[in-house]
Amino acid sequence: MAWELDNDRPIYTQIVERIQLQIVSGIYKPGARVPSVRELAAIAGVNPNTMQKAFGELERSGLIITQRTSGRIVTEDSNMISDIKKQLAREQIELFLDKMRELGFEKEEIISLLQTIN
Amino acid sequence: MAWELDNDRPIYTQIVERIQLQIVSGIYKPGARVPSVRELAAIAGVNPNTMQKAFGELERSGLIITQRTSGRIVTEDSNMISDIKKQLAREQIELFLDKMRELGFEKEEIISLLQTIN
Amino acid sequence: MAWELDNDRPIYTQIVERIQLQIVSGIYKPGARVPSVRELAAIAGVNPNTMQKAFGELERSGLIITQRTSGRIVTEDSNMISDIKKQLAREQIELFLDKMRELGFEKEEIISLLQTIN
Amino acid sequence: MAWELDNDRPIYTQIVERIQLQIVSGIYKPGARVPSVRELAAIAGVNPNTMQKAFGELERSGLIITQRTSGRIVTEDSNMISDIKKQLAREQIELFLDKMRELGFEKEEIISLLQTIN
DNA sequence: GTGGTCTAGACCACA
DNA sequence: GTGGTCTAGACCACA
Repeated sequence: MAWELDNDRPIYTQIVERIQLQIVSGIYKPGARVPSVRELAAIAGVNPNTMQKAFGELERSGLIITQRTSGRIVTEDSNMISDIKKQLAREQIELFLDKMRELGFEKEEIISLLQTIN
Repeated sequence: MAWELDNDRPIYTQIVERIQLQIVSGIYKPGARVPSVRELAAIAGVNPNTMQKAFGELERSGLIITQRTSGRIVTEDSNMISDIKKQLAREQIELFLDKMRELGFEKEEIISLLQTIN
Repeated sequence: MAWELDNDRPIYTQIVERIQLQIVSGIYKPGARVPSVRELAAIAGVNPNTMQKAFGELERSGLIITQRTSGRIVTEDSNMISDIKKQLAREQIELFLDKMRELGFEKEEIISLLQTIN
Repeated sequence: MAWELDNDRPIYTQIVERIQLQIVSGIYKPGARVPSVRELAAIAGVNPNTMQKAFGELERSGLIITQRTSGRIVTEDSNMISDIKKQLAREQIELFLDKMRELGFEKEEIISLLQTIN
């Protein structure tokens, strides 16, 4: 299977997140055409229906626009894209801060650690 | 079951991490006595052998010291504790930075985001 | 195709309704000459026989009068026209009331809603 | 087939509308349990997946709430229900007014007709 | 070819 | 039993 998918969460959810990530990180540009459901299903190694369901989610959120018979494109609303990017970042940050606090670090320490590492 | 354990990784590994966390975060103080294997096994809802194996790991790393007849205590070497704490922190930080970079953020942005959030 | 026709009901029926509508709404005035069957068939994109059949219906109801050599005209009996108009309105109203009652509205509510909307 | 469904529009859409109607018209009360997906699928004579999809829509709109293993209930938010009821009414009214205006009626006439009929 | 819908049927987690 | 997910495969409208 081309895409690494785990069995803990629904496959379509993982696909949604993956494509979301590709959009917010600029791999799929605003307005760019997205491969067809069947194509992506073949690449990911999942059933076309599962890919379809993932796209349904992406469309409901507005990130992807369906063009009836000519496929789908990424939204051209770059504000929306950057909002979602911020939202995803916020989630990562909260998760990270929680774990670090569990380890016994205060926010200031965390920031100074970040500045020294890497 | 008292402790939340998943089935993806060995249970004893998860227990090791959990106790490690309790030590580095100061829930178990340096030199403090640790509950017996049987007691902890009962609390965690695992087989005493599994808990035993976890303690073997913790002893090998030096975090836990066995005292012949009087049970086990947390090491009094607080440098070791703080080293492990730093090590665990470093792992979290790397994971976090990887995810944020995948989202398309540079380190400077990440730090300034951290400062504004929470 | 110039006229929007669906495949669920006979085409000639749909044409009858359409021309009826044009007459009662005053697009074709009483006494006015109606385009020829062939002309209308071409415009509507249907077979002249189908249009012919539609006109048969309209004549039987008296809305359209054939004048031997000079084509067809809309009846000059404006009472008949207004009766048919009322009949069509009544049908629409019943359909509407049924749907609104299905939604759980009483007639009084419906009327006051109509007065506030639009 | 128990439920009258036409082939012009997606079956799941028709099911959504039907259940919506049953909720806003008070056949399914706020907080009441809704039959299971399988049960309703059997009653309606459709595939359980189709019914599932319809419920997905109803849940996204908030009308139906899923309770993990014990089925689904109608929302207890009666304001939401009445909002949707108003919305559905508004749609019916607009459709009706359009048709009546096509017939050549003004709003005042329509209202007085409504008052005399039925 | 492309998206969309639907069926039949399997399997899973949860309680 | 209940909701949820997934696959395999068919068929449709649109252009």
